[in-house]
Amino acid sequence: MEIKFPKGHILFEADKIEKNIYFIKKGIARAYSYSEENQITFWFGKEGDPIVSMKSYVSNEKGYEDVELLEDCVLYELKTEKMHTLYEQDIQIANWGRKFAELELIKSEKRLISLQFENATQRYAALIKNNPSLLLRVQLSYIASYLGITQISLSRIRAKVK
Amino acid sequence: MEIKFPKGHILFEADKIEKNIYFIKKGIARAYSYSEENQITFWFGKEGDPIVSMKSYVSNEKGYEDVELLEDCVLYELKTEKMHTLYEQDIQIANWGRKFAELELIKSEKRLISLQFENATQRYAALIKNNPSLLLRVQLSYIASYLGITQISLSRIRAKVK
DNA sequence: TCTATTTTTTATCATTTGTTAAATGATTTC
DNA sequence: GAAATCATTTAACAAATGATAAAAAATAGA
Repeated sequence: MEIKFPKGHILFEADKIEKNIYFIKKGIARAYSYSEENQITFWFGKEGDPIVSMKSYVSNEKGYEDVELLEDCVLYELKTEKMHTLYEQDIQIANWGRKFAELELIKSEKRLISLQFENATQRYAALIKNNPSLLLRVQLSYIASYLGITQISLSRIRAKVK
Repeated sequence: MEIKFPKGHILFEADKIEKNIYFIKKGIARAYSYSEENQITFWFGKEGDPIVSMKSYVSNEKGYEDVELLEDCVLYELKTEKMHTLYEQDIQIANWGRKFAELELIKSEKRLISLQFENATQRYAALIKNNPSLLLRVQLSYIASYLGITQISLSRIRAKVK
C-alpha cells in the first residue's frame, strides 16, 4: 500500500511498538536515538531502502529509535503482523525475509568495521565516495552525528580536505 | 557434526569462501581483519554463539575476516550448502534462518549505536558489565581493538577507573 | 526584498586518544 | 629456575576531537 508523508513527519517513535515496515519509493529518512540531550543519527535510507524498527519487527518489542522523513516521501507500507503470518505460510516469502535480514546484517557489519578501522576523516571520505548524494540532501549536523563526531569536528575535516 | 580444534586454530581465513558455519559448544573465538599492518578484532563469540563468515554464508563470496580460536574449542559444524538446500525445502528451517539473521542484525545494530554514542571509557564499562567473563578469557590487546582504541589507551582507561 | 531563523564555519582552550619508546609483569620453554 | 618471549603499563609528546562562544552563510517566510 502506497502512502505519502510530508517532510519532517516522524514515522517511528522510540519506545513504541511499530506495527508496520516501509519501503522508500521517493524521499529520504533518518533514524536517530537520544543520548541525554542530543540526538544521534545512526541510519539513513533513500529510494529502494527499507524502513524498519528492528526490535518491533523481530520481536514485537519497543524500538530504540525515531525515524524522521527528511523530504516529502512516498512509501510502501506493509503490516508486520501480516508479514509474520506469510512467513509461516509461504516458504518463498520466508526466504525473502531471511535474505532481507541477511543483507541488512552485512550492511550493518560493514559499517561497524568502518567505524572501528577508520578515523573520522577516512569515514567522511568514504561517505562522499559511496553516497555522494547524501551530502546534497541531508544537513551536515546529521551527517556528523552519523560519522560519530560533532558538527564542529566535521567542519574542520571539511576545511582541511578542500 | 561435532569437531574439536586446538587453541590458536585459524577457523576462517579472509579472502576465502567458507563452506561451513559453526556453533560454539565450548570455547571462545574472535574475528579480525587487517588494516595495513595491524589486526583489528571486531567480534567475539563464546558458548552458544554462531561463527559465520557472513559474506560466504549469505552470498557465497569471499569473506573479509579471519576467525581465530582463543581456547581449545568444541564446535558444531553445518555445511552452508546443505543449509541453503534446506531453506528452499523446509519452511520451518527457512524461518529459523530468518530469525537467526534477524537476531544477529539486532546485535550488530546495538553495537553500532554503542560505538557512536559512547566514548571509550563508557564502552569499556559497558563491556565489563555485559560480558565480564570476556576480560578473564581474552587478552587486553584484542579487547582494546574491539573497543576501537589502542591497547595503550585502554591501559590508561583501566588505570583511571581503578 | 528584508528580516528572522537555522545551519555551518571559525576560534580558543581543555580533554582524549595516538605514537613511540621503555619499563615492568607474566608466561613459556628448555 | 633462568632465559626468552609475550602481555601490560607508564611516560612524553603530537594529533585529533570535544565544548563553548561567536561570526558568517544559507534558508525560509512574510
